[in-house]
Amino acid sequence: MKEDKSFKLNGRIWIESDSGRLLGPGRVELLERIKASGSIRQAALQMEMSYRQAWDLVEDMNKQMEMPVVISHRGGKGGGNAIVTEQGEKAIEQFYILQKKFQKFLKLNSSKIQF
Amino acid sequence: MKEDKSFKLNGRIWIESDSGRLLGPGRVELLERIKASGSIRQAALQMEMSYRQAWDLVEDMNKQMEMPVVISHRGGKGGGNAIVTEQGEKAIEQFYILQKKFQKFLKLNSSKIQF
DNA sequence: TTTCGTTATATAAATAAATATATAACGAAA
DNA sequence: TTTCGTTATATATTTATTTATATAACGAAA
Repeated sequence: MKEDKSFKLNGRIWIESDSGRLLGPGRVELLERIKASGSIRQAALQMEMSYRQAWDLVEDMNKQMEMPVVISHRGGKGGGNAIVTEQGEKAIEQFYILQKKFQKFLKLNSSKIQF
Repeated sequence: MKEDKSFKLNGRIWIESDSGRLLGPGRVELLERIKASGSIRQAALQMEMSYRQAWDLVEDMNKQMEMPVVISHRGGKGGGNAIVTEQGEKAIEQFYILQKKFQKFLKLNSSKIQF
């Protein structure tokens, strides 16, 4: 018996403002890694992206929020550091709630995609 | 009184198989324009994409389906033509149903995104 | 005051993606 | 059998995106 080719629904969500994209899965992961490592550079390394890109993303997020999601310092012990603000943590949490709902949506609607 | 910056949820869905992406908003629009014009080239022009890209997308879709979504002919009256198969029409329809549900999901969850 | 590793920033290089260009194949109709 | 505009395909060019490289600024701690 021939096995039917199977299709599934997939997708991606993000939070945006008038100034563009604010938070998607990638940015959330970046924030979490910054939080865990205390460093933009280390977070970038872990995600195998350039420091430049990570820094740009952080700056873009900070510019869109009234309060920054990450505050960074240079110099001092360790050369510098970056911390995720309470604002940032709230953003991460909010996105996860939405992401979880979206996963449910995908799962629910993936069944019985047939042509 | 200071107006709060407002955020909304946005996103994108697509249907995929093991061989990759099958159908998203762009591909669906392409199929519709092929259906309306009877021509891959005209559809590409309307969407301001290169014929090459449109053709590649059509081929990719056809390869993933057991039955093609578009059948094309070259030569003859008009130089050739392309038609969307019943299979293709079903695919369009299915995607629209999902897309509509997704729009509802986005709207429902966009309210009260606040940090 | 020297060292350290990071932040911040600019610029160059490399890679990827899209577009442009060219050309053969095609077959109905004149 | 000539013409026509499209499909099909390869290759070159352009554009966009990403990464690499370099360097200044920084400030706590030794």
